[in-house]
Amino acid sequence: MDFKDQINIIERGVSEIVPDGGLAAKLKKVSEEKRPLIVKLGADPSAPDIHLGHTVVLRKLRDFQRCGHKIFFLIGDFTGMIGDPTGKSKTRKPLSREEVELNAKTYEKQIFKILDPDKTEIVFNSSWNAPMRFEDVLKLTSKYTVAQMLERDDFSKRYHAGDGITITEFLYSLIQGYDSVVLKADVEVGGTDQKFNLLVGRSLQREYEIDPQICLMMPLLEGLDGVNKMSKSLGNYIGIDEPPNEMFGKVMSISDEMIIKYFTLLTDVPSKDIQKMEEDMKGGTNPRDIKVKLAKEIIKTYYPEEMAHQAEEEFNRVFAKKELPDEIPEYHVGEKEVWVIKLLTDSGLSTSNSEARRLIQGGGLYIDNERVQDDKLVIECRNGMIIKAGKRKFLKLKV
RNA sequence: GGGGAGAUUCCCGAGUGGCUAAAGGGGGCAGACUGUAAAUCUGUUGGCGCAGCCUUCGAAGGUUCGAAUCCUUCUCUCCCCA
Repeated sequence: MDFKDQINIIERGVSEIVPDGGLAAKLKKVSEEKRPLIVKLGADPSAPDIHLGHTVVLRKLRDFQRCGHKIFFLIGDFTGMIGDPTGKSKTRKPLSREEVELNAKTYEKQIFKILDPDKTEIVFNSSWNAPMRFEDVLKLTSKYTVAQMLERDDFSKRYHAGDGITITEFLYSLIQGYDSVVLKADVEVGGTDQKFNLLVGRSLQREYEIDPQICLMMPLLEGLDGVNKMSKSLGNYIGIDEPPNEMFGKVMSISDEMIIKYFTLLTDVPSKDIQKMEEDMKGGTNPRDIKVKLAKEIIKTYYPEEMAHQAEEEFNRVFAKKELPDEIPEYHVGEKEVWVIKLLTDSGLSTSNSEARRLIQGGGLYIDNERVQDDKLVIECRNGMIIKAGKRKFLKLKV
């Protein structure tokens, strides 16, 4: 593949490349050396459940693989075992060897839904960090200055605001950067929030007389709320392991403004087609229809295409036509007569009686398509009775 | 080593003796509307078979008819000076 094609593929969706135009030079260099690019990605060992936000970067790695390059998927288990104090959040509890290994397995299973295993090598930074002697660490710390550290916006703000910064936090950046030295990375990929760390890697490589890596930053993907970065802790994510129906619904719940960004970062739809959709929407095409396309494209990357269609049908049935879903979980009731509130709580539709009461008072409970408004109601259960709590929770009773 | 600030419900953040299950915002949930689990608007947001009761304001004690609010001790966070 010639450089131009490679660059086109690689630059899609990218937020920034440092240095500007450095990619072409690197490509030229490695092709002269008759070897693939070594592309590094550092992963947090404590969050092994991958969601679409993570896939933005993974898909970029896959782009590199399609151009014939090699990926080092680095699991930062060394840092993980110490416990990462990043930011203001309380120190995370250190991960044990077993946990790290378990998480690594999960990673493997999930990343290969996107990456090509033949061109991927999973490495652990503990394998070279753990044996380091204190003097090695000192040598490393001598390569970077406090002033350089304070260039990082986050550090600088916290420093001037008088918030604490631990030395460990400084060291984390160095450790990550040192990984690039060890791997002799040509390119490091990361989110825009990782820019500083990636640049540290670049500087350190220069200090250790290695040709400095290209830093390639991908935009952060906003989650379902359209505002915050997609993350598990905020609950605004779409997990890569989620069933198609769930994915479909969640994609449909993103705000209209996010559609184009999701297309660019999460699908293989060609850029010119995406542009056309953007124009269509401006021209009055219903964003809903474009979003349906998006949802199907995303599902297609993780499941057979057929399931994407099924998810669409299901969605239309349940939400557009307000009919019943295809499959409704069954709940076995012990007695014939049950107080509604108890039923809701026991079956898990609500977490407490009070919540169940609120649901009823808010008009969100339907039994056999009839709204229930009496929270004292005692139901006479029949086989096949349908309980609908809110928009998307259904239950079929079994006596 | 010395001095100071603070810890409130899922989160942020008001509240300095009763009217406080605790303002406001965020988030969540529900309803209406719709083109969708978009947007917007409205309601709701500790628990309990709930016109009542019980438990919450870092922890433990104490003062008081009555405490998130006052006192004592403790734990933890942060800042300033050295």
